[in-house]
Amino acid sequence: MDKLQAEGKARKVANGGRADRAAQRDPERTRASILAAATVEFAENGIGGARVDAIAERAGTNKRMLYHYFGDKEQLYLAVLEEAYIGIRTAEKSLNLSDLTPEQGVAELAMFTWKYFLEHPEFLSLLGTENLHRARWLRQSTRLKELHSHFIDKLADLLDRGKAKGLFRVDADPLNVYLTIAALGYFYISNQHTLTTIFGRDLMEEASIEAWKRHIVQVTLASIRR
Amino acid sequence: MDKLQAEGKARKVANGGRADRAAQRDPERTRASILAAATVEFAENGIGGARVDAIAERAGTNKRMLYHYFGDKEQLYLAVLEEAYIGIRTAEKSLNLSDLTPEQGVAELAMFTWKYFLEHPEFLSLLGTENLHRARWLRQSTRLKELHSHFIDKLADLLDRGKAKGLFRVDADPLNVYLTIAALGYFYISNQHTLTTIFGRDLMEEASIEAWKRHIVQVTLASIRR
DNA sequence: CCACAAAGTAACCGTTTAGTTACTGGCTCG
DNA sequence: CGAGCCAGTAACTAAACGGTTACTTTGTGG
Repeated sequence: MDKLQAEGKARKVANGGRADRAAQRDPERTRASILAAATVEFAENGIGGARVDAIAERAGTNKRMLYHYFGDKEQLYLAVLEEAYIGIRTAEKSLNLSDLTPEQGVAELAMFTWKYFLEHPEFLSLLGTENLHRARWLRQSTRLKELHSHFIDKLADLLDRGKAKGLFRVDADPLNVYLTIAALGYFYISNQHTLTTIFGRDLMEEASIEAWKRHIVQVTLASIRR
Repeated sequence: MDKLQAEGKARKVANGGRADRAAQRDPERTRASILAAATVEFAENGIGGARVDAIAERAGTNKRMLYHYFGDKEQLYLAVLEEAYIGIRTAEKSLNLSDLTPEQGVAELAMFTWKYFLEHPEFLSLLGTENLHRARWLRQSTRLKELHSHFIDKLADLLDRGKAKGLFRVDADPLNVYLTIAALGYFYISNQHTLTTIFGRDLMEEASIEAWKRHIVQVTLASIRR
C-alpha cells in the first residue's frame, strides 16, 4: 500500500475561481457552501443527473469534504430537500393574516405562495424530483414529517370567518383551496419551458407574471365565494 | 483482434421472461417494444436516471438493437417524447364539442384533460423531465413543433359562443382557461406523492379523484362566468 | 438455392462515476 | 508548547455506464 507518500502536492489547481474563503478553515462555511452548491446541482439535474464532482467544484472544495459532512450523495440530497422545506416553512410563518378580511386574507396567502414559488424555482424543481421518486426521501425524513405547514390552519380560519359572514360557500374546503393556489402557481412556473415552446409566448415576462398572479387570486376567490 | 469467434453463443439467458415474440424476427415489433420500455424507464427515472441496459432488458432485446433503431440514448428519449405528444394530440382530436352549450363544452374539455392526465401519468412525468431540461428536446424537434394542440382554438370558440350569449366574461382568455385546467390536473397528479406524505391523506382514492374532477370543472367555470 | 441484406446476439471497450485512501496543515487545550 | 484531532487536498479504485465490435441467424429475390 501507500506507494506515493512522498509525492503529495502535485498539481495545485489554482482554485478554479469558485468560493474564495476568508479563513482557510471554516467548517460552517464549507458545509454551507456544499449545501448551496448541491441545491443548484440537484435542482438543475435531478438526482440521477447530479454529479458529485460538479457539486464539490461548485462549492470550491473537493469530494472528500462532501462525504465528510454529508455521508453520501443521497444523504446530501436529503439535506438539500430538508433545507428547502425549512425555507418555505420559515417564510410561511412570517405571514400574518389575522388582521385582514377573509377575502383579503385568502388573496394575500395566494400572492405569498405565488411570490415564493417565483423566487424559489429550485424548490419547485426539488419537489418535481422528489415526486418522480414517489417522495422516497421526504417519507424517509423524520425531520420533515415533524415540520408541517400552518397554511391549512390559516386557511381554515379565514374560510370559517368568511362563512360566518356569509361571504364564502359553506362547503369551501381549506385543502382544496390550498391545492388550487399551489397548482396554479406550480404548473405555470415549473412547466414554463414546454408551455413557452408550444404556445410560442414567453410566460415569464413581467406583465404575464403579474397577470397570472391576479388570475390566481381571482380564480381562488371565485371558487369559494357564494 | 477477434479472439473468440469460435465461442459465440455462450449463455442463452433463458429469455428473462419479458416480451415473448411470435416471430423471431420482427423489426416493427422490436422497435415498438424498445419504445414502450424506454417510455417506462424515462418516465420512472428521468433522463439522467434512465439506464440503457435496463431499457434493453425491459424490451426483451439487447442494447445493439436500441442503438440500431434509435441512434443513441438522447434520440431514443426524443422518440419517446414525440410519441407521448402524438398520443395526447390524437386523443384531443377525438373530442367534439361543437354540439354542446358553451358551459358543457368547457366542462367536457376540462374533464377530458383530467381523464387523460390520470390515465397517462408517464406523459406528465416526461413533461416534468422535459421542463427540468428547459424543453431542450421539445425545442429541438421539428416534428413536435408542427404538431400543435387544437385545444386553444376549441376553447376560443366555446368562449366566443358563451360571450355572445352573455354567459361568460368578455375578458375570458382561452390560454388562461387552458392553463387553469391543465395546472389543476397536472399538479394534483404529478405531486401526489409529496402531497399525500405531507397532508397524510391519500389523494388517489376513487372518491378524492372524482371530487377533484368536479372541483376543476367548478373552478374553471366560476372563473369565466359573468 | 444461394447470395446478400437486414435482424439479432453477446462480449468487449473507454470513460465517467460514486466513493476511498493516504496523506498534509493548522487550531486548541492540557 | 506539543500532541492530538479535525479540516482539507489530491490521487486512486472498482463498478457502472453508454456505446461499439465482431460475429451469427434468418428471411427473400434473382
